[in-house]
Amino acid sequence: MMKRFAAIRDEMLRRINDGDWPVGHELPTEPQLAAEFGVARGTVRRAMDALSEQGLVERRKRAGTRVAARQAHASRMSIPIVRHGIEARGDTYGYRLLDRRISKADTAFGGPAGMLHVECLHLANNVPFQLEERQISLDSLPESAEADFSQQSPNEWLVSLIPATDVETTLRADGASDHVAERLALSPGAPIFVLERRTFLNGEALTQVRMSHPASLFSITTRN
Amino acid sequence: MMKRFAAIRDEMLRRINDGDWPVGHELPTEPQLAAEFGVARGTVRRAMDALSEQGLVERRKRAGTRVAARQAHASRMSIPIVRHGIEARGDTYGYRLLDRRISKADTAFGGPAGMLHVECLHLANNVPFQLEERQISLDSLPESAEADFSQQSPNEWLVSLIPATDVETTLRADGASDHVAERLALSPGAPIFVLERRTFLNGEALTQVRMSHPASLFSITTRN
DNA sequence: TCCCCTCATATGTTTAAACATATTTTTCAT
DNA sequence: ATGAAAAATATGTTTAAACATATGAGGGGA
Repeated sequence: MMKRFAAIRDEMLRRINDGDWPVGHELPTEPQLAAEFGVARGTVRRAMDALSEQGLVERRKRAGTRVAARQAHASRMSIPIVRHGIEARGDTYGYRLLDRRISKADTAFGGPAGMLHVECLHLANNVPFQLEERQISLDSLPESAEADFSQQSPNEWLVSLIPATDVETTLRADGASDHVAERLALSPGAPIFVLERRTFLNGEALTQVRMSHPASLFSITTRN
Repeated sequence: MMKRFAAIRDEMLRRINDGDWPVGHELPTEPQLAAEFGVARGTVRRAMDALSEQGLVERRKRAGTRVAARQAHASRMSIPIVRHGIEARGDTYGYRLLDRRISKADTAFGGPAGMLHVECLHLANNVPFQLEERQISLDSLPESAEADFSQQSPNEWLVSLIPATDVETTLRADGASDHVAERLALSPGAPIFVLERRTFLNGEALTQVRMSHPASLFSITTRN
């Protein structure tokens, strides 16, 4: 037995898709729809919240609800921890710490205590899969200076205690620099998939990372 | 004045992040939390729904709610219609239809009526920005055979009437093939960012598209 | 005509109560 | 001890009612 709010959501979805409610159309108010479907206002509201969440309608107090112009394809993207992703495919995971050093405050990212730079390599079946170049703010995470990254990657270490409030992720393609090419055993200029992430806690920078993958070994797929 | 459900959500978030509620920990029941925070069960429930939506907790009837192991970074990604993206940056949008042909059923994608293949180029400031290679199922969308794609891209034409229920999107990097390199005015092997999307209505294939961009011109950024 | 104030109203938040549903736990017969 | 039936219980859905809040609409004065 389908939940009533789901049935109402789907019926409204149908009206939008079939053009009964074209883009820009103002839908009936919540009390009107509640009367039409014979349910309480709260049930209609839950259905409308789902459509609003999906970006199909726009709601404003007093102004009502209108069918939104779909101007973007939105979907939920999931980026697994690199070790889990590799093991989930049945491959053997390998890890190597390449470099670790501390620099005094230099860039815009981070504060006066300086940054911890860590560079490490994740391998799948002994083939380089991801080069992780990470910077950690020693102002926000001073305990990272004591952490031993020779066995556990900063990625996993951070996830276990990360109190992030804001995360900014950028996906892009690039040609491998000489440095990256050497680390990933590619020729310079070879296509790589780059994932950059910056993490903040209440506006304060915690860590930023660039993860570079050989293009042939990496892709992201989302459904819905 | 912060909404109460938001304050409760943030307090629970804090308990998870600070380790008061470690991974695997079973949280108090809704009535218990309602009593603790001095609100109705529905308000606690709304806060917990938000955490559940975010994947921070897992809920099961009768079994209760526990802190989930964060095994992936999930975030919402938005891919704008290419023309809007270009115009939003203040650049001049250009469009050219390169090829259009119909093939009888050949691939796994599509049905017996065959496929419409459309190839077109999107330009930003007269520089090739995206090569769109699209296939449309003539079984599901026979009216596409009549559409004139010389002025409007299939992308935009489809968005205006798309009743999709399922969308699968793949992001990857690649080296430009000879064909793509020529279309995008790159040298063969140059890094490109590829976006592939397949769209279904109730399990029936509607359209699939490969969108290739020069790596230097394209990236996707998400916040949260 | 134009601007500001007031009022109306659609959405947003919260409460309380009842019932549904999926599982776990307990009971009890074998 | 074992397994099936019964009870217990945490989450899930729905209702109804009250109040909060943003903002569109209309009226009045300069």
